[in-house]
Parts: sequence; structure tokens; C-alpha cells
Amino acid sequence: MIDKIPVIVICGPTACGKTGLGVELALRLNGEVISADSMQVYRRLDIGTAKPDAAERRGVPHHMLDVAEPTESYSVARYCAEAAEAVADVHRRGKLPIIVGGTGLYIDNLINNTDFSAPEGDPGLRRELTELAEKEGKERLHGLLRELDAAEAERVHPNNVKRVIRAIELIKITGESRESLNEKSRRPSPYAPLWLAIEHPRQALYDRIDRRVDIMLEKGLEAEVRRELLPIRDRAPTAGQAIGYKEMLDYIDGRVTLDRAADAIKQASRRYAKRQLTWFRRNPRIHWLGPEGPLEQAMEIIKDNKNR
RNA sequence: GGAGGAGUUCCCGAGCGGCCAAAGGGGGCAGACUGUAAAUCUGUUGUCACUGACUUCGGUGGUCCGAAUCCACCCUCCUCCA
Repeated sequence: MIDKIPVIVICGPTACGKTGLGVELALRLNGEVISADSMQVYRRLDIGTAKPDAAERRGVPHHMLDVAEPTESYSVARYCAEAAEAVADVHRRGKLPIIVGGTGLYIDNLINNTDFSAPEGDPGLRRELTELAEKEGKERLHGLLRELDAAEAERVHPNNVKRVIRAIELIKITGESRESLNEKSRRPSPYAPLWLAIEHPRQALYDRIDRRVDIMLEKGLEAEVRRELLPIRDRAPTAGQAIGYKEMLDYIDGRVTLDRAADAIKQASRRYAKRQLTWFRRNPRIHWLGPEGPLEQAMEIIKDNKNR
């Protein structure tokens, strides 16, 4: 307990005000921000990912931004390795690591110190299995998983081809069941996290999202997409999935009007926020801050936490 | 003014006498989640005293054992002729 690295985690759905709160806390607590955002890791994808600019960062050092090229495929495993290093570095220098972001998967695995020594994907095998699913059906693919790892087949829905493939891949490469691999991946966490998240009434959150998308458009989202994504559109496996970018490409290609593209971005962002909420709500350690004066609420909780 | 066509559950849209609270899609809501996660996937979506009842398919009134589906009139919208 005594040796654990104290960290603050600020999570929550998009557009809830995480970035601002993170910076404020960093300024007050002598901290540095470690971003936990699967899309802000990409260089030059600034507007669409709502990456904080120099003004927003207010001199607070930010880590885990701009650490990959848009053409690279990124992953939880890579994030955890790099972010853990960043956290350790910040702590070593006597500063408070503040993890700020909306990618729940990344945050949880970073904090839990998950061991990602399990094998990563085998592109050849993946292609083969994808073809199998296309030619013979998802049920056939799922049946294959059932033969190899019945317990996992029980947990993964046949329609979730990505997961089915991953599970088959794991057992084919390692010979071990998913359950046993997951068991092995659990390690003690070196962190003592204080979890914070900002909650807004649903409609208020959706309004914030809409406004934010309008601002992105004003700031030049279209130009950013033309400049950064259009030239590499088929070579951006992860970055190409970002909300905002694929919708803008539809517009640039002339498939939809700008208005419709904007609506699609808002729509997708709202649905994304919903999924984030689902993810974070199941974490009982999170202290949910109301929309009014989240900074004061956060400081209060931090004080209580210290006294404990 | 005349001739056609259309009005369906939050939206789009199928249904055209019983098996219809009404296909499908969208959206909403809820959930899952360990190497693409801003991704991928699941469930649910008229009301209730919920294995049954009640209200609903533009309105009113009919036909029929029985209507979203047939008939009459009315209202609204669209296309064409004037």
C-alpha cells in the first residue's frame, strides 16, 4: 500500500469536460496529464479527436498524445506499455500523474496492470478466419470456437466475429483457453488510483456533443481530413475508425451533404458517449461529479481521500 | 374545378379481412467488453393489474362473427389535366 503510486483518473463520456478538469487539477496538485484516448495518440489528427491545444494545456505537460502515425495500428497493449512508462516517469520526478481520457478499455488495463504477453493477432490466421465467416457463415466460425474453447464460445455471441476470431486465434496459437490466459494476465497493480468522472444529465451531454461537433467543423475539420486522412484512407486501420473522419470522407466523396455528415458525426458521438457511460458506470470506484463546479467537488474528494 | 396517388406505432417504411400491438430499418433506452475499442456485439422499444386485458394504423360513420386492411362521407398532402 505504502509503495503504490498515487494517480488520479478522470474519465467519463466525450465532451463531459475531462480535459479542462484534468488541467485544473494538474495546476493545483503539481501534476502532469497522461492521456487515455485511443484516437488522440495519432499525430496531426487534432481537430476531430478534440485533442487539447497548447492554450488548453496551459503549460501542463501532456503524455500519450501524438505518439503514433495515423497509418499505424495502435492497441491496448501498446498503450498500456507506453502509458505505464509515462506514469512511472511523472511519479519519479515527484509529480502527480493524472490520467485523463475516455477510452475505458485503455484506462482499466493500465490501472489493473494487465500483462499483455499473450500473443497479438496473426494477420494470416485472421484473414483465413474472416474468409471462413464470409463463405460459410458466422455460425460455422462460432462452431469452430466451440470445439476449441467451449466456455469462451458460450460468452461470445456468434455475430461478434471480431471477438470470435480473437478467441480462436488465442487458443490456436497458445493452446490455452481464454479464461486461463486472462487469469495469467492479472497482476497486482502498482497504482493507488482515485477515480473521478463528470456526469451531466443526458440531454445536456448531448447538447454539449452537438456544440462541440459544430466547433470542430468551424475549426476546419474538413481541411484536416483532406490533408491527413484522404491520402492514407485505406492505410489507417485504427485512425480511420475515428468518429468524424469517416463521416467527413463520405461528404468529401460526395455521398452526403455537409449537413448530413455533421448530423452523422453528432449521432455517432452520442452513441459513443452512451457506450462510454455503460463502461464507466459499472466501475464502482468512480466518484461521479455533478456538472456544477466539478473542480471544487474534485478537490473536496481528493482532500477526503488524503485524510483517510 | 377535373383525374389519379398517399395518410401506419418517436421517424422512415411493410402490411391490404382473422395467424397484427402490427415485418424491416433508423433513432431512443439498457447491457457486454483484456492486442482494430471513437471499434465490435447483444437485448429492448403502445399501456397496464402483463401466459390476459386495454388503447393504437388521418377523422367520422358503416359492412362483417371479425377491419390497419372493404364501403361512404370528410380532412390533409403529392402528381397530372384545367
